[in-house]
Amino acid sequence: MPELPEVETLCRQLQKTVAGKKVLASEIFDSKLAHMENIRGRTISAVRRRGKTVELILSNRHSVFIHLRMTGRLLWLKEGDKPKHSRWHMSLTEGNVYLVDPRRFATVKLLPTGDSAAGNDIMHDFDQHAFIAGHGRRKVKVKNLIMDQKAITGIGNIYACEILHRAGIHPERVAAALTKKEWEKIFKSAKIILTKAIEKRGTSISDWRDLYGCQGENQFELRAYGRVGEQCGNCGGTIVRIKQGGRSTFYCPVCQK
DNA sequence: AGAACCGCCTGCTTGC
DNA sequence: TGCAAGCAGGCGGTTC
Repeated sequence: MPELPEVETLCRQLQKTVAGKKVLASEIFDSKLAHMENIRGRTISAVRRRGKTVELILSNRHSVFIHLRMTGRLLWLKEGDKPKHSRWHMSLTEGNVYLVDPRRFATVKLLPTGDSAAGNDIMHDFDQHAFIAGHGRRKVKVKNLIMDQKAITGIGNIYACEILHRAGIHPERVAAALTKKEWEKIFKSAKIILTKAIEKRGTSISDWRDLYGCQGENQFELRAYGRVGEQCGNCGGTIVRIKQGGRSTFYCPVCQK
């Protein structure tokens, strides 16, 4: 599922491939997206990431905000047939961008540029002190908190597990019980894990593919997520899996305190 | 108010 | 083999 590294990968590729190009046609294939305006005739001036959202900045002070949710993908095709599960499509001067999404959770919106709140992005403008002041006394479990997009943007289930594993923090700890040092460890781990995942162009555990349909390589870097029953690379303990709020959490009960 | 839970969706895996 | 149930989970909305 696309989290920060996957969306960052897409945005960088889109910036190279579609920025400066004119939209010749746009087309909706799914009635759930019927509200989406036709952006024919607009030019994409730039592409940037907002948390897990792709923002295509148009030349008319509006942006297309694409959120891929679980199974959404953006695919660049020079020619050929519409891929299966296509839900929306843009035709550009040298090719096409398809929004492909089997489970139909993805959203596409046209809003004035700058309307979507920025901030709290661990890779850009994250304010540790503000985070601790604002959330450090909450009673939520730390894993749920770092996946809360209002607190920090970009972290989903896979990277939350990896970050806490690297930081040596038990996912069921309550936020209020963490020390400042432990928070700093989490933020530092988050930067390392996410930077690496961007370098590896994302985690292709199930259906993640980049703009050109290629798999990422970060699945080979995972040390906790999906590794139940395997040995922990830090301490030799055994990775276990629990449920937190309906989601699977993977961690090492020996070295995550 | 803050935390937990539900529903949206469909393809794939598991079990009988 | 075939069918049904279970599972995956981000996020907005609802409930506790």
